[in-house]
Amino acid sequence: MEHRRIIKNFTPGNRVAVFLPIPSTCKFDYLVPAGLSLRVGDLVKVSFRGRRLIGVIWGNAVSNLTESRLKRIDEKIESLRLREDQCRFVDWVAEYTISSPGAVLRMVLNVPSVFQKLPEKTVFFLKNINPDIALTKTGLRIIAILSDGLARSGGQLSSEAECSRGAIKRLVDKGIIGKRKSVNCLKFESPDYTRSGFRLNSQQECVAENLKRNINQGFNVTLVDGVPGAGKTEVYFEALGEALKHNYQVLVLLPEIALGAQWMERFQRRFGCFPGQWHSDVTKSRRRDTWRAVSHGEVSVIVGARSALFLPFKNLGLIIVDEEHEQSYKQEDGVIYNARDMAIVRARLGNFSVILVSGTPSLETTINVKRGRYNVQHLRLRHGNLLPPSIQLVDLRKSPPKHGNWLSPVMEKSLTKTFMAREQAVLFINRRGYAPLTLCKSCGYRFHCPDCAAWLVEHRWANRLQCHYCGYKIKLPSVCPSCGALESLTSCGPGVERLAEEVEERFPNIRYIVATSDTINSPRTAIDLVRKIEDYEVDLIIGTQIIAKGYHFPLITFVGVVDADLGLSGGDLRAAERTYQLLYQVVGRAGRGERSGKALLQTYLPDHPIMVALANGNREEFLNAESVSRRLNGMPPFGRLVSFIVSGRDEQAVDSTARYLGHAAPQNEKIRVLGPAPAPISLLRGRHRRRLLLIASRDTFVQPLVARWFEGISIPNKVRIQIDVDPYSFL
DNA sequence: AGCACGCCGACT
DNA sequence: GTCGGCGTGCTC
Repeated sequence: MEHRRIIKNFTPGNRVAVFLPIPSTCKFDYLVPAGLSLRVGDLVKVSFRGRRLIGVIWGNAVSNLTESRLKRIDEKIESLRLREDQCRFVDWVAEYTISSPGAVLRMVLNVPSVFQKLPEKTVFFLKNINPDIALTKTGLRIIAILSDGLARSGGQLSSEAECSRGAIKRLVDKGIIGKRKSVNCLKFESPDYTRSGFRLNSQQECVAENLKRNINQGFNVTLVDGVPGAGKTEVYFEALGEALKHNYQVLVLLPEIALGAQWMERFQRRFGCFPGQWHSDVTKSRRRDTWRAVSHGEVSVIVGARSALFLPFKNLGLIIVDEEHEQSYKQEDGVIYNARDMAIVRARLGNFSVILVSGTPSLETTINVKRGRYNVQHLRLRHGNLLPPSIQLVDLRKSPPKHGNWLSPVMEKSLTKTFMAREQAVLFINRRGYAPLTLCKSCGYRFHCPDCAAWLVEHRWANRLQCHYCGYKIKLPSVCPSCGALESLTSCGPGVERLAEEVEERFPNIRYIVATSDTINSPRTAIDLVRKIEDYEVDLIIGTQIIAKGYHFPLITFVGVVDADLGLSGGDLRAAERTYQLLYQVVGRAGRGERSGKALLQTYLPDHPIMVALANGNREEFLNAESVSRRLNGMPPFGRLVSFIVSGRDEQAVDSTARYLGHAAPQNEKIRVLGPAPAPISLLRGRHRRRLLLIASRDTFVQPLVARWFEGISIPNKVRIQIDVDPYSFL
């Protein structure tokens, strides 16, 4: 389909709808004043109830108010605007996710002080060199630095020239250096796509060529399906370079961007500079500068978390979604959306390409490939023709660990062998803290969160009990709060800390590091972790899923999964798929360098299809089985789901609202509504939660259906309903 | 969002 | 009698 944009100009006297960043769902009409010509996406200042607000020109007027009741637009903000496809994207996301357009627009515009005048700073520059004036060594150094013609701030200059501020001032007084006010704005370097890339093997070369061919060809989606270590990043860098050659901006979405240090380095090696970044760790002023640079087209590559999708790109021409299957692409509060799916919508509206990248593509994507909606490119060879890791199951029923321990004898033996060979190992257990549950031996009391229906997790190293849902924490008590018994508290189940304890006992001379979101919580700690592993300062990494992400460590040759069954409990729709993906990714950490790798999975369910598929390296088989079971149950991607969480502090009000919604629910041969039922976490942060689930056939437009259902149902003030279209987890 | 209007309880 | 609680409604 051709996407021709209808550019309409609004001229003086026209009425236009202006979108304001307020929770109201309606647009407000204004008159275009004399001397202004406006387009959809222009940012304007308007008076609204005595306040001055920034709004966006959204389209034709929507009200039928008489002209005398309309106000005039005050002014247009020059140089910053949203593209029309961006505006349509906001509307589309709002409609699809059943949330207010205002909330979606806020994701685009809620950048601190982008619309304020940029703060001014004094900068110094080289004015004229007077040969009559003698210069000191320091003076010469300062001049040498400024001789590139660029201005620098006082602080920057004094640190670069290693001089005092006084030395700079003396040169200013002599008239050699000039001083002026300048807006302090971050400048981005341009990636150099003409540099020669990484050496690719013939298969990689072929995939890269295919990806490059799709750039600038309108909307298309390609999945790059490659085993871990096959060089997916290097390959999509070629497509990225091709998009830059066509003068496009490129967006790369990464899950867990805080751990993207290795990625940034690779980018820098390929393109000679760092890309723009967009994630929660970016400072306020850097966000402001990045937002403006994106809008002006002054930064060509942005690497970011899911929220980067809402940046006001001037000429976006490619989105790459790395680790496409990652569930962290799903935004779980506020406007609930899946960044991978919305990236595809963004590309369709903007008429450009998307590249999805994964070693374990999601079932949704796999099915879209089968249906012919997406292209697919395979990378089946590991770099340097390395063999995939050999995966063995450890049947915990036959080979159990000693009482109170978690590592089976087989696991211990493999670890010993790895350490003896002076290689590195990973122990994976997807549980933070010391133990997931603490109870009293004498009275049976269990510690639980006062605000959530969840156990408190023991964090022994921090001497605390902690709720992983709301962050509630207390000091680790020494007596039972219920019966007062001393020394009666016992920890049930393993966490990373407890595993570390066992490792210390069993391998006292081993250097290990624990990697969880508690210890790796900033780019700084992530870089440090990577360095320690690369420099062989540790023999063993004990970690949660944080270590499953696409790192590359040549010395790691063994991966032990302590509890492979952990993700399978709980009635989650995607539990199987997620467990498979996670384990596959973790196991893929083994043997990425010169040495081949080995992985052991401890399980009580060695006959489970997931375990069998992992051990045989047979992904197709697993996907087929999973696909058949989803089809039978009408589950995604063969059916549509919308989940509703009714929540509030007043349990009665929550209950009756949920029940009322259940009664009024549409039911026919294509639509079923299940519930209400208590949500899996029936109490969260002091709010009671009930869940309803709508299951519809794939051809159903669920949004208007939900709108009709909710029409005329009055929801009490204190009860909130969270609507999740295409839910991932049911917590 | 922010602000006005309005309808009920506990104060000088 | 009024001060102030916050539920409701409106803004072009």
